Amino acid sequence: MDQHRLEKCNKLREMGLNPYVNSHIISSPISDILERFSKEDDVLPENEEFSAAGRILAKREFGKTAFLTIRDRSGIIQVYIKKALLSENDFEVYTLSEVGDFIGVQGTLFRTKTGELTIRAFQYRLLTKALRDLPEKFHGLKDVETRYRQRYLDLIVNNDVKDVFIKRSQIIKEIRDFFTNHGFIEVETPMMHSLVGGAAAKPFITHHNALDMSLYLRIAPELYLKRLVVGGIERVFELNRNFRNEGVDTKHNPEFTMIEWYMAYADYNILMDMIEELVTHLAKKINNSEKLEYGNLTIDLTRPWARLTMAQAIEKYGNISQDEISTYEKAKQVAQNLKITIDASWGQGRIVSEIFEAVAEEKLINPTFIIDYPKEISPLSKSKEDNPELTDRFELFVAGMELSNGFNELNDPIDQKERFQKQVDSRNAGDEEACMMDEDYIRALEYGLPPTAGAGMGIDRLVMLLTNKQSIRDVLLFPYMRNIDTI
RNA sequence: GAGCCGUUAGCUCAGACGGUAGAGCAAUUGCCUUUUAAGCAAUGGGUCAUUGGUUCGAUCCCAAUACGGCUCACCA
Repeated sequence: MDQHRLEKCNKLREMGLNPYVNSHIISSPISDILERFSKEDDVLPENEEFSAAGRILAKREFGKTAFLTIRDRSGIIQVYIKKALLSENDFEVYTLSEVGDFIGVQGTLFRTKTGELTIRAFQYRLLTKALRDLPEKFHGLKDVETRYRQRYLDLIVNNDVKDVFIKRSQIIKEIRDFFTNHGFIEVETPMMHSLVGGAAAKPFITHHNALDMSLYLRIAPELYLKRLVVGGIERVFELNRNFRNEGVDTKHNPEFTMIEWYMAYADYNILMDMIEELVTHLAKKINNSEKLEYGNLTIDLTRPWARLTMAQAIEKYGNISQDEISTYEKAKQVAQNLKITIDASWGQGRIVSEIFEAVAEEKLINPTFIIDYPKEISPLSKSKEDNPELTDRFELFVAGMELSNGFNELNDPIDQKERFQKQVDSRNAGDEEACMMDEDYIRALEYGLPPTAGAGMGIDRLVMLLTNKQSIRDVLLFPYMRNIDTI
């Protein structure tokens, strides 16, 4: 807290004024005034008074006059203060207000000699006193730690930050509209699970006191959403948070937002088509282009997008033939040549996927669907009819980043139970990311899940792409930060 | 979890063979009736992240810690 501000605050109180007024209703935002008189030769009404309220961003004083810049949610306008035009009391209040405070003014309009539309204040009210100085007006707030920890300051001072979050809001609205228009129902399923499932990740663990039981923050909503398809909600989506107890970096935050959707009587090819349609629609809506500038990359979203099997991608980007990874021993040899550390529990499928990640993933700049994932790493996907070791599954990569994952849903309860059992075995062998046996989910499948395809898409990463941000922290209002003791 | 780098005034940044620091903006006080990074003058403001060590003396060298950034690992 700044002493000089506190003193001014106290002076206002001594004058009998509340530095934190209970109410100040404003009928129209600043943008209304700006739009009504947008042209320099618009005639300004001499006797009509206009009101505006906002935070003082700048103050330029000249003895008995001053110019203030104030901002509300809609825009910025200049206010002209002249001692002779205000009551003695209002001018005194003006002298006690400073950059950062919220004020309300009323007065007539005029243009300065540079043509700037300005309110000539006849009434001046201080609405909220700020007790801390704002960061510097010209350089703004650059320190990334402060920007993330005190996002409110970042938003006050750095204008483009708000734009990112406005875009994020638009993107999410468009996604909801897209699925709703395709006949999908939005639902909310539990965030606290008694079993870990639906993805491979370490969970956060919490405890329910009254019931004296451990609960896990969900790592994915998948198994609940498919129960809903069993129940007849054949097109369903959830757009909400997942929690994974993993590392933090520019592409990972412990809590992140995903959309998952499930569609009966569709298959993974249809989902890939939907994703192409959705993402190109978003790019046009948000950026008015099917080309994205992302860092020093240009990403071309023009349809159709490339679709490669995992083996084809390894061949194309790693120059490793499909024969070279066709058996466990051969694949192991290739992986060793690539200096991949192989765990004894891995089968051929896992090794091949590691090879893919090593040689191809980061090279997938334009959107590319990788299909035919190994069954070994796809415990919830349907096997391919012509090759039971592979699954009807895709992942979408853009700018070297995994954006989406989808597949034909395994709906054979007997097969699913066997795959869960394998997960349980891995878990007992020490794999903290393996799923648990979910007997109720098996029971649901026993009642019958129609042929269904489902997918998930990372909303934060999608927003990163569409707003040209290289760190997930720049698209999260309050990214995860370590606790600090002192303020 | 590992490696490298960083942490100096409210903000943005300088700086010092090791002899306890400076600018601009912000603030305070003057002057100023059309400025817009307003101007001019003066003033105040710092445990140089924290804790140890080396030294006559450390903000500077060394170590540890905290927090952050980048890279790596982890993230089917």
